[in-house]
Amino acid sequence: MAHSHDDHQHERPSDLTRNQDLVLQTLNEAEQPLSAYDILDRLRSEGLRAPLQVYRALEKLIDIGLAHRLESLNAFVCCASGDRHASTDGTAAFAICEDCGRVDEFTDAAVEERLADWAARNGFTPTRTTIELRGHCAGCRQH
Amino acid sequence: MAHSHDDHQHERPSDLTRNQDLVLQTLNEAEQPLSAYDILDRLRSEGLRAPLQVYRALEKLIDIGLAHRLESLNAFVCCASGDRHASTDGTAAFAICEDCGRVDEFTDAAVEERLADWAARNGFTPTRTTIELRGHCAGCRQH
DNA sequence: GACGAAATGTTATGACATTACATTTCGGAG
DNA sequence: CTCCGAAATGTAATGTCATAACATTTCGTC
Repeated sequence: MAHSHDDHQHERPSDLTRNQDLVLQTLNEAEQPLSAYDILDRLRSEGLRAPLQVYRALEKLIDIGLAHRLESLNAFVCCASGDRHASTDGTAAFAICEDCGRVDEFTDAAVEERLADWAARNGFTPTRTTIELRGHCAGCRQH
Repeated sequence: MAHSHDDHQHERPSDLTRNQDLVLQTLNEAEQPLSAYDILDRLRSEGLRAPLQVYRALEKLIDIGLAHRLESLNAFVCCASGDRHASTDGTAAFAICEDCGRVDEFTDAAVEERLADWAARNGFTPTRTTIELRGHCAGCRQH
């Protein structure tokens, strides 16, 4: 895999703006994915008032790889590693428990390779890949 | 009133109800994914009036494997094969062109196996899997 | 014909996301 | 330091997607 290291932006969480930082902290403290409105509700005490304030912060956090959007939930989580490189390099996959709400993020090189193969064979240029498993986690396995 | 009801064949799309059949036809005729409201607009001339009529039909069509929901678009497509067995068996993946809107459905046994492996190793029981590639198709590739 | 399951019709509401515009913050070039 | 532009912010209004709740009808089966 030939991945260039052309992005040497050493943006630290400390470069984040106030709103971005508040949103990231909220995601970090949450044990479940949060919708933008969930986040907004938790940040009203900090002065946030409108959905757009949250969406704009989320957009930036996702851009720099500190957060992910879960398409099948319309909700957001922070990146598992806390390291933005982990998510910019590879395609993250998510296992989402429908009982407890827990989300596990993982990557699988073989999966990425097979999808890249299909794309190459079909002349498709992917820009963003979503892989989400909905189901029941080990802890919630039951009846 | 075209209430044509076939005799005693139980395995054909003809067991679909009127609304289900209308929605399926609309998806078949479309060259792009349609939102539920897109579908509704195209079926007002047939008497449909409320979103729920469309959502209920879609739910059934997805259940029996004749249609798919694209999570990253909040939109729907008909199953590529037109054969309900194709989609109930495997996990479909989708390549979605952001320029022309075209969607290619495909499956990859190796991808499914790797995801199943991860699930097995982590005690996760998947019920539904979403794989969507956003990008640019061969026809829309630039320079 | 009676019954229950499924589908339907309709209204209202909830949940998620963006457009548009005015203003402020902040770092770099002159 | 001052000017400038890019980025971020604040706010209101609106647009888009989806479901709850309830009444009614259809249809297969007994």
